[in-house]
This record gives sequence, C-alpha cells and structure tokens, in this order.
Amino acid sequence: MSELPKAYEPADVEKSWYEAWLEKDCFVADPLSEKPGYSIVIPPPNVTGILHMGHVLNNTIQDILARRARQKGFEVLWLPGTDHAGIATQTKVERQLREEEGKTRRDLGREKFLERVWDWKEEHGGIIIKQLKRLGCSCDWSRERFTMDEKYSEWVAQVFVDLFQEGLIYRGKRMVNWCPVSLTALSDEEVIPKKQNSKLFYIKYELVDEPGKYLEVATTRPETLMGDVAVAVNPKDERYGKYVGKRVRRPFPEADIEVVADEHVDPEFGTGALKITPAHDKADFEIGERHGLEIIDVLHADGTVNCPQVPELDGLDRFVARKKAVAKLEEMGLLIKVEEHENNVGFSERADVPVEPRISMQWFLKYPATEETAAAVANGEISYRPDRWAKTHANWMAGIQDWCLSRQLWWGHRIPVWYRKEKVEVLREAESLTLENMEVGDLHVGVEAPVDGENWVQDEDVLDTWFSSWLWPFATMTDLGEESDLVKKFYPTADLVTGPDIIFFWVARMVMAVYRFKGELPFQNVFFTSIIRDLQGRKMSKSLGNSPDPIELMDKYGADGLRFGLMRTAPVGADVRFDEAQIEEGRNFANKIYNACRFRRMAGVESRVGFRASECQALRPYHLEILSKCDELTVKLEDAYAGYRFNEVGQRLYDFLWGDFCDLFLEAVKGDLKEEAADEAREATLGVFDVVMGRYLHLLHPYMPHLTEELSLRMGYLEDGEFLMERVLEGASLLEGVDREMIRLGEERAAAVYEAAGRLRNLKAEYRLAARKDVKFVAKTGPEWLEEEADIISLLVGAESVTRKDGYEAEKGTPGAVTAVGEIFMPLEGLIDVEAEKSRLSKEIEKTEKEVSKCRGKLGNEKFVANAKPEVVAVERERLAEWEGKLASLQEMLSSLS
RNA sequence: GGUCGAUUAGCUCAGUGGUAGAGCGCUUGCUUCACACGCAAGAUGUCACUGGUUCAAAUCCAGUAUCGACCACCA
Repeated sequence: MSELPKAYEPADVEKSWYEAWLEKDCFVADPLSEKPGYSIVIPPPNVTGILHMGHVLNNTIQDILARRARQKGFEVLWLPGTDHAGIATQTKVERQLREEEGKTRRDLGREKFLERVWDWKEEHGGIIIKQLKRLGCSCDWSRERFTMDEKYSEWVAQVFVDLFQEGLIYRGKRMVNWCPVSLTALSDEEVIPKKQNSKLFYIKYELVDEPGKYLEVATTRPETLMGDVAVAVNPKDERYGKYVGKRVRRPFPEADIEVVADEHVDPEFGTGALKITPAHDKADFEIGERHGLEIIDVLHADGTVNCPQVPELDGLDRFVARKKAVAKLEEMGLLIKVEEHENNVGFSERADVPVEPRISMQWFLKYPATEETAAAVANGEISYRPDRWAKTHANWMAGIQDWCLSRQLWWGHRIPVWYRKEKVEVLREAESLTLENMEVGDLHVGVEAPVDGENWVQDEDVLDTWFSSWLWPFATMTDLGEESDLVKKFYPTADLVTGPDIIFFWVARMVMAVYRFKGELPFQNVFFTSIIRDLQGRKMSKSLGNSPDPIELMDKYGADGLRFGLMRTAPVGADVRFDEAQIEEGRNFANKIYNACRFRRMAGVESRVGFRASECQALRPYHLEILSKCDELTVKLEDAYAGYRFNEVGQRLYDFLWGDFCDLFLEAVKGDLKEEAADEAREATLGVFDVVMGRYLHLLHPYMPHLTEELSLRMGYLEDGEFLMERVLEGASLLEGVDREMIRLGEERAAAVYEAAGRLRNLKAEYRLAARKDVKFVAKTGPEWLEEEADIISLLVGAESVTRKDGYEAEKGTPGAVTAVGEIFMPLEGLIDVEAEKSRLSKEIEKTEKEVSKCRGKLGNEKFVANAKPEVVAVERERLAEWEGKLASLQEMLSSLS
C-alpha cells in the first residue's frame, strides 16, 4: 500500500467491490437461514426514473439499515424493484412515438402500443437500478420485482375483486380531476395546487323581468359561461334577497337562467353573486345537485370548447376561449371591470397543466380499514419517525375522500371487469353505461376473464398506479405463495424508509391495504427522510435545473464520499439544504482514513489482529485511552442507531477518527513506528492500531461500504475469502481483561497530556512562536510521571523540551500556564516586543476580569448555591479559582514589564 | 382558513435547564519523513423578538414577527 498514490482513488475500488459482492451473492437473502430475519422493501422508483438526491438519501439510509442489520447477526432481505408509473411511462413512450414516427398511440392500437411500452421498459427501464448499484446498495437483486410482474398483477386484480365484492368499490358519474393533456382522470393527490396570478372578471346579467337592470357577478372563468345554468346568492345577503327565484339572461348562447339561494356563496367575495356552472366546477356541481340544476358540459376532453351554438368560441382551447369570451362580453357592453386576482389552480402532477373539473364515469373506492389503521398509527403500533408525521397521517385520514381508481390510460393494470357485449352496445348508444343499468348476469368481476370471452368486453380503463403500489410490501414477497419460506422469514417488514411527500400517496394506503388483506401491519417503523432543497431553499426539480446529478457527484467524490457527506449533516426529519461542500468533506474524510492506514502500513505490512490488550505489557496511556474511546464509540453508536439518529452516527464516526484517533492518538505514538523505536513499543502501537482500526472500519462500514471493505482486506483484518459486510459485529470491549484501575489512570494521564499540549501550543501561538521548535518549557510542579511523558508533550507541542525543575522560580514576566500536568513556564529569552506584550496583557486582563465577576456573581447567589446540584457548584468554584489565579498572574506579568 | 415545522457564526447545520459547538469559508503560520482532500493557531454569536416559569433558559411555556411544508379553499 505504501507504493499507492497519496490520495484515495475511489472509482476502481468501488466498482470492483460491488462486483465482488454480487459475484459472491452477498446480498441474496436466505429464507432458510437460522438467523433472525430483517427486511426492508425499497420504495419502488419509477421505471422511467433517474437517480436524484432524494433517492440517494433515501437509499443510503436503507443500505445503512440493511448493512447494520447484517452485522448485528440478522439475515437480511432488502427487496428492490420498480414501479410501472402509469402516466409517466405512457407519456414518455407516446412522446417518443410522436417525435420519431409522427404517430399516436391510437394509430398503433392498444396491443401494439403496449408492446412498445414493454420494449421501452426493457431498454431504458433499468437506468435507476444501475445507479442504485453504483451507490453501493445491497439489495437482493435476485428478487427484483416490478409492479406489473405476472404474479403481482394477479394480486392487484384479486384485491380489486375482493373490495368490489365487499361493496367498497363502485362505479359512477362524478366530478373528477381531469387532465386535458393526458386525457385521464386523476386522484386528488395527483393534483398540485399552485398560486396563479389570474384575473377576476366582473360581468352583468340582465334581469329578465326588468330590462335595463342587471345582476353583477364575478368570475375567473368566463370561457365556461355557456355552461351557466343559474346565478347563486347567499340567502342571508340582503342585497339580493329580492332576486331569488327571478330569472336573468345568460348572454351566450342566450338563455334565461334562475337565481338561487345557497349557503355556499360568500357575500364578501366579488359581488356576492356566483354564476353556477355545474359541469366545470366542483362547488358549482354540488350547488347544482342541491337545486336540481341542469348540467351543461361545454368542454371537450382535451380542454377545447364544445359549444356549436357559439361558433366563434367552439373548438378553441380553453385559455384562448377565455380571452375571446371576455372580448365578446365587452362588445356586448356586459363587462364591468377586470381585477388582478391571485388564486390557487390545481395542476396535473405529471403533465403540469391546470386540471379541469369534469364529470365522468369512473371507478371509486371507499377506503378499507380506516379506523383500525388510523388507530395503529395514532397509538404507535407503527412508529412514525419523526412522530409528528403521525399527526399529518391522522389529519388526512380524518378528511379522507373516496379514491378515484380508474385512469383512461393503456399502460397499467386493466380493470378486471367485463361487460356483456350486446348490453354494452345498447347502453353506449344510450350513454347510460352505469352499473345500475347492468343486470347481475351482465357483469363479470374477476381475476380471470370469463370463459366465454368472445361474448364479453373488458373495461377499457386501467387502475391508478398507486392501487398497485399499495400492495408492495406483501405482493413482492408472495410469488411462491402466502405460506412460502420467504414470507415466513421476512414478512412483515421491519423498517420503511421514504419521503414525507408520499405519506398519502403510498404509506397510509399501504397500511390500510395490508391491514385489510393480511390482518396485520406491513412494517414496524416508518422513517421519513428529509426533503432536500437547494441553497435557496427551493425544492429540487428538473424544471429549475437545481438538482445536482448524483452520478457526477460520485464521479467527483466517490459513492462513499457522497453517502457519508450527505448522512453526516442530513438532519432527522427537517428539510436539508444541499451544499456540495458537504460531499467534499465526505471525500476528504475517506482520504483521511486511507492515509491513516497508509501510514500504518509503512511500519510493516503484517497485521496484528490477534493482539490482546490484556496480554500486552507495553501499553501506555495513549493506547489505553484510544481503546477505551473506541469502546465508548461502539456503545454510543448503538444508542444513536436505536433512535435512528443517522446524522449523529455519522458525526461520531467522523469525530472519533479525525479527532481522537488521528489528531491525538496517532500523533502521540508516532515515534513508536519509527525504525529506531523499541520493539515492544512498536508492537504495542501496531497492535492497538490494528484492533482499533479493525473495529472502526467495521463500525463505519454501513456508511462507507467500499472503502471499509478495501482497507479491511488490505490491512489484513479479514480471513481469506471473508467479506467485512458479512462479518458479525460482536462489540466486545477491546479492553477485556485489563485492570480497570490501570485503564482509568491511563485515560486520565493521556487526557492530561493532550490538554497540556493544547495549552502549551496555545501559549506559543500567543507569543507568535508557533513555528519555533526550540522553545524549552520548564515545569515548576507536576505529577511524578511527568518526566515519563515529557518527550511526548514536546513532540505534540513542537517544542525542544519540557523539563521538570522543582522549586523553579521564573523570572518576572515569564509566561506560563496552569496545565493538567502542572504549572509550566515558557522562558522568553528576550524575544518579545515589550509594548505589544503590554497591550496583549491588558486585553487579556480585561477579559479575565469579566469572567471572574461572572463567576463571583453566580456563587454569590445564595439560591444558586442552595439549589444547584453540588457538582455544578463545585465546578463553578473551581472555575472561579482558575480565573482568579489567571488574573493574578496576568497582573503580575504586566507589572513586571512596566 | 386549519395543521405541522423552522429561525443558533458569513454559509450549511449540531446542540432536551448549568462556561455557546462542528465543518466549510475567512486571517496567520507551516512543502513537520500518513494525509495541502493536510497540520497548527486565530477572529467571528443580542441563540428572531417580547413576556413568563426557574437560583439558572438557545433549551420549558405563552404571544409576536419572518420563512416554509401540508391540508382545505372565494367563484
């Protein structure tokens, strides 16, 4: 290793280790293993997806959990897969078809089109899987699933049939969210409200009975005016009471419509009078129902106007028609004014265009098991982490609306419902194809098609993608049946890791579905990750172009660097602002560890993993101290993992290696690795290095799997053919069998030396002597062991010597410090500028006086002394003594200079 | 409108009642025989604001302000 480059190069190392793990089936779960089972299912990314930072965070956490579980002795299944992502995928293939061949899906027909989608999936669908592998994810790829796998699809149909038979699924004509681009219905969750700068148009409707008099209304959507069937006012609104029951004239196409009274109307808004267009607004639809109003649909499915009676608008796009309609009203003298108006408009999640409220025939679901699952989350049977998400869950459950399941798409699970052919033809003609109009024998709802298939037609629609995802935790494991070994070993799962943005889309629905069909909860813990934002605090998105490409980051910093950098600062549950500097830190950290090992190798390639602290006679305080810190780290990590505090785990791993191990321990024992060092000292240091580093790499492995595997092998910490990722972490104390008192004294002494070294370096720097190596310190007092450690202190401080002289009388003005190893002076030999020194001292005195008075104030407070814990008071007393001592010596120094 | 968060160094963030922290950035000095992806030292805080509880508040409580998310929504 000593001949290797100074800087760690992750690229080849990461690639070859990942291949080795795959080669040896390290990720494959054995359902017959004797170990206890631990499982996670991946939140399946879209097949069309490419890796973004959210995936990196999410999957790194899962990988950490999986690898940690393996080292804790579990048989681990991390089950991966992808989601067919109905609209997203179909849109992509349709676009390709249009761009490359100028064709639409209808030109191809359903069957041919679906073949194209499958081809596309085979060719491009695996990108994100490759990217997850690059990240180091230890998924069991032999069990990769897809939501449209044959067996999985059967589950989807089966669940539909069950819920239908239970009466929870129904078909009906309802107002739904319609996407005029994708030409399909959407669920409420797929509609994203966005603030829009719109215009509010004030227009007037002439009173039929009183020509020349008008009723004024305000609207943002004049293009749907042709669908107006009434004007509504609030019954309590005194201005309009007299008009209720009267008729007003709709300008075009000209018609007389009624004025109705409805509580829903807000007298404060606009003019207090609302035009009612039941076909194109949810609230209007409801008002229409209450008053038995007609429904006039004036838009086509693609959002163009459907109103032959008004030729100048007919066929225009809805937004073009809006302007045209306004112009027409103005011409007619019916437009009063136009106001700027900010409102919320629902956008289609995928197509990113305003959705159109539209009445259409769709399939709906009344959610199953709502009460039981709401309770399970509320009482902690499933723990949400952070637990505030449980409240969000509860809020949604409380206001839950039926789920529009059907999508007018081809790519997806086709609704498992067949209608008798001749019946359909008749009903289609009559436009009354509803279930109510079907006889029992006309309808077949089943997983399989009816036997006399030629007499039946299947429902054209497919199911919402989430209707398949909600079965993910169990449908992925039941390929070989519900009683298979896999299910027994790994179901239900332990942890689910996902973003809070899909709590309604996915998590809550999974809980309900799995509870309903398996009678139990699908997972014990749900860990909600942070949402990653850019430095301006904006959500990362393709359209903003503010999302860094994780692959580029891995090229630059390595997968391990990316993982570690992200994990160390990703706060638990709060949003995180992404800063590339964090990832750079991750890379630098990998390099630091690599170099520590490189240093060790320069002193000999043979590893000392068999080293036992209890058998070594040459242990010095520094050895004992680092062994003890490593034990402490093992315990602290255990606790942090138990609380899912991944940033804390990262921070502790970082601080230990960089601070305790490299800055302190390695610096203190450096001399032992030199050629001239004594054999026993070298052996002790090499042994301690190897056991600590061996343990450390094991602990770090979940965060930096490739680097730790590489170094463990190179350093000789593994048996032949053994993988670090498969090794169980026993976590036994590295100091087993060592006398406790000896450990305590060692820690104490090491800590004292480190503290003293810090103070003396400090002292040197204060006098601008940081770079001088010829400073000779003199210790006036100190423990009897001071001389034993004097050379180490000199080394750490970068001084020539630290000499003990009992009864030493420093010349006036000699700077000194009270350190943990005694009072130490730094004779200046006249190198210091007197005036500069004076001003420095005055400043220092001022500062110290403040501290003294602070401490005195506190100790002078009787209540503090009486009520505070004794140790707190004691600490305060010590502090005061320290400051007072310092103040006295500073004053003495100052006076000696004058 | 409702719910839930956030506000700590120039930046990104830790910090669950007892002396304000890390990394980056900045200043200064170091080609010290592992590492300049490094070493050492340093400067930088009214812990958003106002009250309250307490001997003691960044921390607990109440309110205010600002920012944000989610839900609902006025056409």
